[in-house]
Amino acid sequence: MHINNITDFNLKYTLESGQSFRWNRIDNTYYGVVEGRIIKICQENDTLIIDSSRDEDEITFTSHMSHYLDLNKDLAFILDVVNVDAYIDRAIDKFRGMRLLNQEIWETIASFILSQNNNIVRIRKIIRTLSERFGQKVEYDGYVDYTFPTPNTLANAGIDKIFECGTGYRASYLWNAANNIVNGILVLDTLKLLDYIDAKYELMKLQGVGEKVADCICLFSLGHLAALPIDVWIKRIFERVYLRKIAKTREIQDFAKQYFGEYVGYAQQYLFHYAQNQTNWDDAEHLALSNKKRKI
DNA sequence: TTCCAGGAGAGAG
DNA sequence: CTCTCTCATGGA
Repeated sequence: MHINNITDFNLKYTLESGQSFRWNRIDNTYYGVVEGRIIKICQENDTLIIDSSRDEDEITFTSHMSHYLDLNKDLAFILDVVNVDAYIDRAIDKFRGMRLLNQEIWETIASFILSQNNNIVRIRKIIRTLSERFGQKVEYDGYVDYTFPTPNTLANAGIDKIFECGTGYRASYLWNAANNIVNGILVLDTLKLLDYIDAKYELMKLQGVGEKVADCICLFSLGHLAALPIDVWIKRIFERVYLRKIAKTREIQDFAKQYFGEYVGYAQQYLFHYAQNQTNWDDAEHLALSNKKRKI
């Protein structure tokens, strides 16, 4: 299947931006598991070539993948809204085309429970191990992977078996989350209908889910673009570049929301990735003061 | 050896 | 409410 004439989309930036842990690149082609089947994606300029290990209706498949990759949104407009100073302008210029995925809710909840106090390489490894042990094997085009285990499977597996996959102390958090879904304490279909704030606080009822993880789930799965996950990097950016002082999470949230607006989640994604290559903080401060559109 | 990784919970004050 | 300490694990 082909999606032609795509604009403002970069597959590499989108799939390698720390929001999904399930994609593997072989040459210029990405393989991953989405909703139980292997998806193979390759970008050639303004065309996406997408294949599935499953035989599926082309129109439905195209629609599904467009939603997953967030292609239905007007990214140029969103980036224009958040592009309020010379600093984020550079971030946007460098990573233009990076989009926020709309990932499966349960896998996203589980993945970001596992992400706390952890690094991306290890998170990927743990998720791979969990899937190998408790998921189902899927294969396509010589690529082998495993579906992400269902809440029911993990609930039945027990904490010890989850722990054996290398989750560390997060095993009980994951097991509890699985049980809450199996027991109907957390209803995923209902969660999807809630607005950002309600969804965030519903998620925070889970053990091991605080503000940051809840915001990741809201942003990378539920499409709430006002969500702002504050990790060490985002905190550092706002303290050093924008606020110029040590600040609490609440203070950063309030400032960022009024400064970048309703699409602050997109702003965050670009700043996060730009900052990781950014070493000159003095220069960053200077650029941030060059407001293009607003005065704070 | 110590520190850190897309943090959160428990306990003390 | 805020501050601190701790929680597995592996790579730097």
